[in-house]
Amino acid sequence: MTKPTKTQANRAKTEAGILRAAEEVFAQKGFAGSSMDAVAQQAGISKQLILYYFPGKDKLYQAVLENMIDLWLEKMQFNDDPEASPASTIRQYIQQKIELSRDYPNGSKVFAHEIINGAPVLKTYLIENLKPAFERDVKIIERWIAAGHIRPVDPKHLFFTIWAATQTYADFSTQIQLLLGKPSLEQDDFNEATEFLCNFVLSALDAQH
Amino acid sequence: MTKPTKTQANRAKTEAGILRAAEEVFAQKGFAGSSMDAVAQQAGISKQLILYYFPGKDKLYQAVLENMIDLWLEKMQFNDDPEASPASTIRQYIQQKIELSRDYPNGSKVFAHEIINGAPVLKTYLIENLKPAFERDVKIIERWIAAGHIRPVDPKHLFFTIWAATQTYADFSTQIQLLLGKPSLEQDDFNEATEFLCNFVLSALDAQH
DNA sequence: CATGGTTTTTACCAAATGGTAAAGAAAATA
DNA sequence: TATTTTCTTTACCATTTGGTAAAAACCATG
Repeated sequence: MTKPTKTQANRAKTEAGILRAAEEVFAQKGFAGSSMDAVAQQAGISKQLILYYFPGKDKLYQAVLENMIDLWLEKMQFNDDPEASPASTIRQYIQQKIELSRDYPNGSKVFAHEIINGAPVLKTYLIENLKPAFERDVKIIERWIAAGHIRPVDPKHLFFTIWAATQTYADFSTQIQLLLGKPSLEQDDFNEATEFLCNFVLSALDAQH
Repeated sequence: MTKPTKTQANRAKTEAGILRAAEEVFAQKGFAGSSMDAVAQQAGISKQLILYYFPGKDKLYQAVLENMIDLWLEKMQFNDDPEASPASTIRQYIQQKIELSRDYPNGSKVFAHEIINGAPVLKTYLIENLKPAFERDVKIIERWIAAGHIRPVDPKHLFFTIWAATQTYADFSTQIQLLLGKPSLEQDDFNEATEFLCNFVLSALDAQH
């Protein structure tokens, strides 16, 4: 090995800390509204150290996005099990999407900012990666409909609705907390959300069986 | 009258122009990410003129919020017609919410930014105005359920889902456009969305009749 | 411990930011 | 027309911003 292990580990830890801090800050204010100093303060280090690891605010932002985008887009796609029934496929899908909102709320908010902003960084990536998967999954649903397994609905809008409904527990958690009168969303709330959404969607599709 | 009409009218027009420009800019970048210069450029006037009409960035932002919040919160509540059936009440509700996304996408995005950011400005207002209305509407749905008019679901999460699903056509329009392969969302798209969502929700609630 | 590389801090800097002050233009009133 | 009030622009200014340069501290190895 050319480089000492201890140093490498430290480097990785610092980088991870910066990325976590950056995600937190970008989640709240978006790219334009976040300052390198704010990220530095959140990470407990100096701004210049961030620039040592990530040569520029753009690069830091891209690193944050890259750090989450694969996991993110993966969870926006059906699990590829042709044996599974529509009901269990959708149920698992919703469940995983809610888990994502629960476990990575900051990632969700960074993504939301990026999209609201017109996806200046992710646009190409979304066209090349999300769109084909989306079209594939739309076809799967169309096949279910053709086979009479679920009620006929517009598959595209079905996805838009499921995405919106699941991500709202991350992006709009403030509003939900306010209305539920809770200082934060707990496991119970996510369980309730999952149960509601699964039953709701499966009822709408008449796919419980 | 102490002030001349012509001047008043001009003043109102300038103010409205500033508010429209500010809404556009805040919609894209949020409060922290927007500069007074950007708003000025969007409005085609000088930054100092904005400061003449709105003495500070905070005040401008608050004015933008105040300009939309009443209409906004109104559309988040059921129309108060005790005669109407659950089906028609919900159908009208969804339709109006989609119309709001279509007609005021910038307002929707400003609202989204504010909530993602933790509702620093609107928090009190939401607690005092949205929350009571929310709880009232939750009770209405509970009554429908008790009367056997709709399937039993958690009314709170039902609202969260409907809000998310309708607002996504404003906030996440970029993503939807990308996936639909369209440069912008047209009337047809909103019609499709409305039809899908009405049928979807009413099917889930078994409330078509 | 001395050397060479890596990591972190300290000093800066030019541009952008929110905001003030004052001057100039336009309009209303006397 | 003269004067007062309202509107708009032009000059500035202190602070914050993203970023560079270089010095200092740290660390593994000869």
